[in-house]
Amino acid sequence: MKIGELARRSGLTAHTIRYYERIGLLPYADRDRSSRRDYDASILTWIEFLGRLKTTGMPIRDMLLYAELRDRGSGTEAERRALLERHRESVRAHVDELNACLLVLDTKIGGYAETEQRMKDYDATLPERRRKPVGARSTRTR
Amino acid sequence: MKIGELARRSGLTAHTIRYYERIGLLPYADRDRSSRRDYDASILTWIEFLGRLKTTGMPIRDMLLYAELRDRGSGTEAERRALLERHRESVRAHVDELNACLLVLDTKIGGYAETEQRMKDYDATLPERRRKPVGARSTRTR
DNA sequence: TCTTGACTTAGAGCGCGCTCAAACTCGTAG
DNA sequence: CTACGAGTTTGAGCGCGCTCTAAGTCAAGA
Repeated sequence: MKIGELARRSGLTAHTIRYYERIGLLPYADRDRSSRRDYDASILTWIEFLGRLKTTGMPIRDMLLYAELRDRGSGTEAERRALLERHRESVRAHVDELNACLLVLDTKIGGYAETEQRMKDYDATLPERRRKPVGARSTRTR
Repeated sequence: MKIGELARRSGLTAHTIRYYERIGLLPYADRDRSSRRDYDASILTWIEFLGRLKTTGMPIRDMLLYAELRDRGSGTEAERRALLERHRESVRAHVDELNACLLVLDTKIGGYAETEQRMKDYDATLPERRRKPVGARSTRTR
């Protein structure tokens, strides 16, 4: 698979794929005889996983650390696991924080809802003027 | 309250507070006769709210939009509410995404746990060599 | 043969959100 | 009186994660 297809299939741009390779987040890809990158479909699994780390806010430098451990292969499992576990905890903490913020947001939005309700209540006390357009006996009442 | 104290109480740095004022996220603060910012405690509420927006990933440009609506005062409530509701939805979506990633992370970590378990099982089949240090009859057994 | 377009490289540039530096002014304690 | 510490301004610089440019190579189709 060429870089263009990988881009399409991974959701990254070709630019980003090259950038990731440059910094070591993706392995140095095999090239065909005209120096073009030729990918195996298995790279998609790795990119997808990197995407999850990214989504969950892991900085690239930590992904790099993980990638390096992975490259070093067996004997690094405990360290990789520890890294992921630390990350998992930070994600959990962040989710909790977000949920707390959501509550505040709900309250705030509720406040605006009340304001709007008060406005409606107030509107409801207004004289006919505001209701005029609704008018009965209009020739356009269907 | 001077900027130093506000910094301490808000968790922002004085630099950041000035920066926020410069870009319009914080109102132009009253100055004392020697041009120093003098804050009312009420600013803390606003800073805290901005913090929640920030925590939940709202870009500064959107906070600015909200801040401007707020400055314009009444008549902008519906728009402010809509802005917060849109944001709330995006936060909820993000939380869902994070939770999905957490599941993947759990699986991945579980994979490492199994590897380690297999290693332990393997270790358990090893001859005494590995158990030696536990040895009874040691002179140092208290 | 010529053109097209997908690819290559090294390196510059960008948007974001700060963060800091330089040079200055004050008010107060010793 | 002087030294200190906390403040002021404008503007430059930084770390992150891309994103794009320029100039070139190559293979396949008209």
